[in-house]
Amino acid sequence: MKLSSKSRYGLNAMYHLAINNDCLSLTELAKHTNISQPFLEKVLADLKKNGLVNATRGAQGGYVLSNSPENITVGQILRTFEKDLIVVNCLGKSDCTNFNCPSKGIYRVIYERLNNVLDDITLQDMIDNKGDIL
Amino acid sequence: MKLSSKSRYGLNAMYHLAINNDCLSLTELAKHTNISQPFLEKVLADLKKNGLVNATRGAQGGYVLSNSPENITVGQILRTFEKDLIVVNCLGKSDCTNFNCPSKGIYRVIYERLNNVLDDITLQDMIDNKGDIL
DNA sequence: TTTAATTCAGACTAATTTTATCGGGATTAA
DNA sequence: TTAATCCCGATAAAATTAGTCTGAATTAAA
Repeated sequence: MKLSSKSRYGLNAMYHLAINNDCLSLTELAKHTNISQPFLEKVLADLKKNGLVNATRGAQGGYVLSNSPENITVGQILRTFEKDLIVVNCLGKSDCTNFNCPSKGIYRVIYERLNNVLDDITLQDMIDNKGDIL
Repeated sequence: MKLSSKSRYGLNAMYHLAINNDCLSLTELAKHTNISQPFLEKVLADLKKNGLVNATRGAQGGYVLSNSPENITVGQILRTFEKDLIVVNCLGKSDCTNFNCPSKGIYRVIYERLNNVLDDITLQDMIDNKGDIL
């Protein structure tokens, strides 16, 4: 349950897009974040597909945040890469017939609480580095 | 960031040890949980190494909880198997020199809050299935 | 209209982790 | 002594993660 590289890279990329507050090309972002260009490209593709960044092609193109930093949460970013964020496989499946599945209700509670934590922290919080005072 | 099989199996095993409130052999536990005996054995070895169960060898031996269900948390069980529970790799390492590491403080906050959530739920809560009312 | 700078799409590979299985050794109650 | 156990390490298959590479599509600007 360690964060995958994609998740860390995704947070890193979003963070740099936020503090630059401008359109950045893949090349520029790769320099800022020290991530290899080909891999970062896939990370950005995921972020785009998930609606967190917009891209413009062609010369002078690049990536921008689709929203202001205070309206983008860490949870949104992580769910882009960690599709099954701490969900047990049967959660939400009405066809789970596992008699022994312990306390499905508790799994749901864990799931919701963890997501609440992640959705309570925004990109803007990361910029403000609120961690130092909390 | 989906729970690994080991984590689910571990929770399942702990749950069944709790509701049986008795010493159960590997064979018995495997039947109760529908987990293959050889794999469950490794799960129990991890739980034992982490001090969450006690084992007695020899005939009539088996596994018991090392503590009462209200004193064992979901967090303790999950940390047995997910060593790096949502930690970014640099967290806590004083030698992390990544200049671009965004907002380490926020990572620490996320880490602490997630663990707080998991440590706020006990095995007894799973038995009581509090999920249904929360 | 050409060109250079870009994103986009997908195949491919390598490394790592997860998920197991198996066999035999150590321990202990009966 | 014996049968029932836990304990330990080697091994292997499967899945996932991490990363590369090539080329096509798009677009601003010369």
